[in-house]
Order: sequence, then structure tokens, then C-alpha cells
Amino acid sequence: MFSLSEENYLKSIFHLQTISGKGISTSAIAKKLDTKPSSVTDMIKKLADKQVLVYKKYQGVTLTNLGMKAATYIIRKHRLWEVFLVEKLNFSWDEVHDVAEQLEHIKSPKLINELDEFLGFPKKDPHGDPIPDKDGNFQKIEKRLLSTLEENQYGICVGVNDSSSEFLKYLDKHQISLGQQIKVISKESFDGSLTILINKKKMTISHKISNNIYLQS
Amino acid sequence: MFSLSEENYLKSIFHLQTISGKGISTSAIAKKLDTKPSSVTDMIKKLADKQVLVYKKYQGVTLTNLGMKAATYIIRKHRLWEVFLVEKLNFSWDEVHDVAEQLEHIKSPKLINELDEFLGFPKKDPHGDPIPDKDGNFQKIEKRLLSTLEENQYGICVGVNDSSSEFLKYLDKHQISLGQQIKVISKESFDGSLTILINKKKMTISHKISNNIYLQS
DNA sequence: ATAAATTTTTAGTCTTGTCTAAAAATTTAT
DNA sequence: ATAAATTTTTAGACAAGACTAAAAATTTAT
Repeated sequence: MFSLSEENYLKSIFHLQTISGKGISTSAIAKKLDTKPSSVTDMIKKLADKQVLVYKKYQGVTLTNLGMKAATYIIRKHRLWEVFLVEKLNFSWDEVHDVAEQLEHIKSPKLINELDEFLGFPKKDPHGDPIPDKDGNFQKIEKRLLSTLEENQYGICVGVNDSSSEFLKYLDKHQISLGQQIKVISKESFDGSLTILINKKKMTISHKISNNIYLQS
Repeated sequence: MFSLSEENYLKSIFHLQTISGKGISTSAIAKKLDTKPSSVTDMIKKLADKQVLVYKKYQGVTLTNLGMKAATYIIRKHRLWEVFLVEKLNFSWDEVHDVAEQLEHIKSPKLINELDEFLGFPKKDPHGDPIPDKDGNFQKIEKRLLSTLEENQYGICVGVNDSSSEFLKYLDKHQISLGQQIKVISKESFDGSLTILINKKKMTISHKISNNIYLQS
């Protein structure tokens, strides 16, 4: 069984590993968890003792299969609770993160599987991220950042990279949501800004925005 | 804001206070929380600093209005989650306690009021205990222990004193549930055992059982 | 290849919440 | 009323997690 802190480390390392592929540095973990590298070193030793990751001084860490399994289960819980909050309790997608962050640590053999069933075994959370099933399997949807598209290319919005309340509110305000088609009209090479067609309307967005929206082509 | 431990102390002190009425001793709290009196002394000082209880050496503690309010809110959360688990997630009444014990500590201004609404503003939890509303008010149902009835008296089962899984399973096994009428046929003064009429059938129960069942007359 | 800059680890400290052992206060019994 | 028993508090210690400051290792630059 893992402590609350241990679970948060596992989840962060899993996320970092999914992006980078390589061993994760102490400082990267510290940054993600908003803590100090020295604290990370301490915790990493504990987690290595528990066999959930491999750790060699100065070389970064890698999750073991056991660690991957534990992290996936935490993510399953997080995303199912997000669906619950949005579908049943009238939360908007920018309000769910902090609460799900707490709920994901609840321990009960029965709770999550029942919740899954109650929600109809959803495959994706409100931000478009896939929900692992009870065996830890989930489909990896191939998706690409809107910022990588060229003029005249298009796709369906299937996810976001930044789940912060601020960003999600921006999307709501400009009526950008999951499932919508987005087409790139023109691309400004100077600052990377894009003019896109969405909802039959043209709009221009900055690189910072397009770099946080995922499309499926 | 209170820590997890502080919340557990508040809840326990509230429960003890509801039963006894008087100031609660260090050792009573220690027993309830399965900890040591010395640990209780430490925590009590912290809680007194936070103005939630009044503490004088060797005299026991009493919750202030602030403390009562905080404790009531935790109990509201606990009982609403119990209703959710039973009504929506197929938990039986003997399975809910441990999970609700964790869920009651989730912090979210929105979560509990939405959950309350989602459940249809229930007035009682699965064990018959009243659920405080959002302002902390709840009806005190006058109820008495089955063990205090005399021969030929009867009442409706409205709650239990012991919420342990073992006791609740006993009740399920013998088909005793909330809402049923129970009549005392005879009372054995030697050991306090009762012969009762329930479901049109006679059965004999020990004093330990009748002392944990509440009736409304 | 060596010096400078950066990253990581160690060493020591702090906080929260707990514990044991012993001292102090209170209650009970004679 | 005083001694004995009980309850409560103090004192000191420990584990989990985190922090700061300084040392060690690694990477980058000259």
C-alpha cells in the first residue's frame, strides 16, 4: 500500500515518462510536484526500496512494471471521478481537477469498479484522456498537437495538454470543445499563431493555445 | 482548515459529547480513537488553540460552537457518502463505513452540496441516522433502545447504536432492518434477553443485541 | 583537458502526529 | 485525613515528508 505522497510521485513519474520515454531526472520530478530536488531524492530511495522504480544515482528513474501498474490504477481512479463530477454533479471540466486529485487516493477494493459500472464504463474523461479499464489497459489514441498542423490540414479536437482551470476557461469562452472539427486556414511563421476555422467561424489563436490542443486526423 | 487527524478528533469528541452531555475526558477520546491519552493531550492543545474546543487540565474538553459546526459538517459528509454508496453503488449497509470514513475528508466547496442534490436531499443515512443540512441543522429523532422496552411494548426500528460490519451482518442474517415493527413478547430479567415479534415471527435476542437497536414508539 | 556552471546528493533541521516512561494531579479507599 | 489507586500530563523520542545549505558529481565551455 502506498502513502498519499508516494501515490503522487508515482503518478507524476508516469506522466513524465509517457512524454519523454527516457529516465526521469530528479529535477524534472521536483518541478512537476512543486517540491525540491533533495526531497525527491529522499522519496525516490523509498520507492526504489518498494520495487516500483529503478534508481541509479545521477541517472534518473524508470518505473518498473509494478510501478506502471500502480500509477495506471491511480490514473484510472482520477479519470473516473472526473467523469462522475461532470456527468452527475454538474461540475464543468475546469472545476474537476482539484477534487479528483483528492478522490483518486480513496482506497476501496469495491468502490472504483462499482463507480465504473455506475457511469457505464466510460472510455474517456472530460478532457479526452483515455480511462484505463480494471486490468489497467487503455487505448492510446494517436493524436497530435494543433500547433503541428500545416495550412489546410484539419482534425477533430480530442484532448488538451494543459488541464489548468485557466486554459479550460479560455476554451469555454471561445467555444472550443472536444469533438469539434478544426481546420488550419493559415499559419504565421513569425510567432506561430494560427488562423483556424471552427464552428464555421474564423479565429486566430496564439502558439501557446495551439500547443495545448490535441487533434485526431 | 483542519488536518485529517484534527477532523477525526472533532468527530469523535462530538459523538462522545452527544451521548454524555458533559466534558469529555482524555482517556475517553483515546479509547474512541484507539490511541494513547498522551497523544490526545497533545492534540487537544492544538485544537484549543484553534478555538474549536475548551480545554482545562484534568477537566475534560467541550466543543465550542465553532467546533460543533465543524464536526457537524464532517458528519454531514460522512452520511451523504454512505447514502451514495448504498443507493448508487450497490454497497450494503455493513460495507459503507470504512469508505465513508475516507470520503468524509474530501475538501470541496461544491462537491457535497451537489451530492446532496443528486441524492435528492436525503434526511437519513442507511443506518437511520439523521443527515445535517447545509446549514448544519438536523432533526433529533427521539428514539429509545429496544433493551429499554417492557413486555407488550412495541416500536419501529429506526437506527442502530453499533455500526460495525459484524453487527449489521447479524441483523441482515436475521432479517432485521430499518422500518420494521418490533414488539416485545417477553423479557428475561436474569440475562436481559428478549423474545420479540418481528415479521410475524417470534425470535429471542440477547441483551447485547437489543442494546444496539433503536426504536421509535 | 581543465575550469566553470549546473545538477544531484548528503547532512542536518523542522513539523505533524504518534509513542513510552515517568512525574504530577486527582479520585477512591481505609 | 492520609495512603493507594487511577487518571492525566510532561518529557523525550521516533517516523514520514519536506526544507536549506553545502558537498559531490556531472556536464558545458574554453
